[in-house]
Amino acid sequence: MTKADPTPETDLRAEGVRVTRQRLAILHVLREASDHPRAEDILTRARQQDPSVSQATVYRTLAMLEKAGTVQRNDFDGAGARFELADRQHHDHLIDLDTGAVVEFHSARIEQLQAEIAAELGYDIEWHRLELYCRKAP
Amino acid sequence: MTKADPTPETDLRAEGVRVTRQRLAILHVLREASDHPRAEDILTRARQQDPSVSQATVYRTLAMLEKAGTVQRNDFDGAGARFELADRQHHDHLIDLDTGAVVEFHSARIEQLQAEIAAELGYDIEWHRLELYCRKAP
DNA sequence: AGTCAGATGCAAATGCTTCTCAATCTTGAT
DNA sequence: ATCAAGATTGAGAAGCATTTGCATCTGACT
Repeated sequence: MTKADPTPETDLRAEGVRVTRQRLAILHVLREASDHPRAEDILTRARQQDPSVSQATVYRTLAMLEKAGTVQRNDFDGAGARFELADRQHHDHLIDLDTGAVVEFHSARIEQLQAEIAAELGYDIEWHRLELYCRKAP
Repeated sequence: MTKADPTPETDLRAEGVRVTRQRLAILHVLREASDHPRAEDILTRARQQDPSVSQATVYRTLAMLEKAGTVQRNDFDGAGARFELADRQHHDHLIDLDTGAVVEFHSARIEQLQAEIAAELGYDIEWHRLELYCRKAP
């Protein structure tokens, strides 16, 4: 029989790679995460589900998923990348400088302006990154 | 007598730090640079003016200048930071994915939209980063 | 000139990420 | 179910860019 599962391992099969315990654990962590965990956090959480997961595998899997477009890598603060699933609609980030919290937002108007600017310079945007580093307004 | 010099060592004096040969060389490199050099490039170029400059000093000086707001650090590709003087007007970057070239641009409208978005979320923008990763339009 | 905290060079040390390789699984076929 | 073959993994070594410890210089003020 076939699981009516929405995505967990379906993602992997779609990639044409093997469905391993470790990869499922990592994918699970990413699905559960509401924050933007670092590789280290992902390792810790994945090990709760499968203690055998190693650091190397976390990095290998994240790299694989990133290349596949399933995961997005962010370099907010320069002290280690932070990851998130890229399944939802594209969005940008607002980073709270005091708490490190990350708020997602999206602005069609900004995206449009970006495209116009690139076009004027003779370019097509492949992807972009917009990050607002903020503090709570008084 | 006092030099009528515009900025080279004036910058340093303003910081209240010592004016050293090495710092002047690094500052000179940054002034001359039209690209966005990496620490390694800065070291190489600075050594043309003063062979005694060391890697450690380049990093230390860049960190100091960054903290002072004189230099801006960019992490475009994740493979090493790229630096530029922060004296001119604020601008964002368009990175050519094929050549690595960096084009600077500025959009008051985008900045305004950013501020509005942050405000709606209850934040004040401390600084932001907007990078467009592009390829030449056909 | 003399003094001394700040600055530098060198090399060792970090911290994150990637790679090496033998051992172990997943998968498609039997 | 069982197998073979190749993909995948764990552990640790290796890489890189960047930082740091420390003994030695040197800029700046007296």
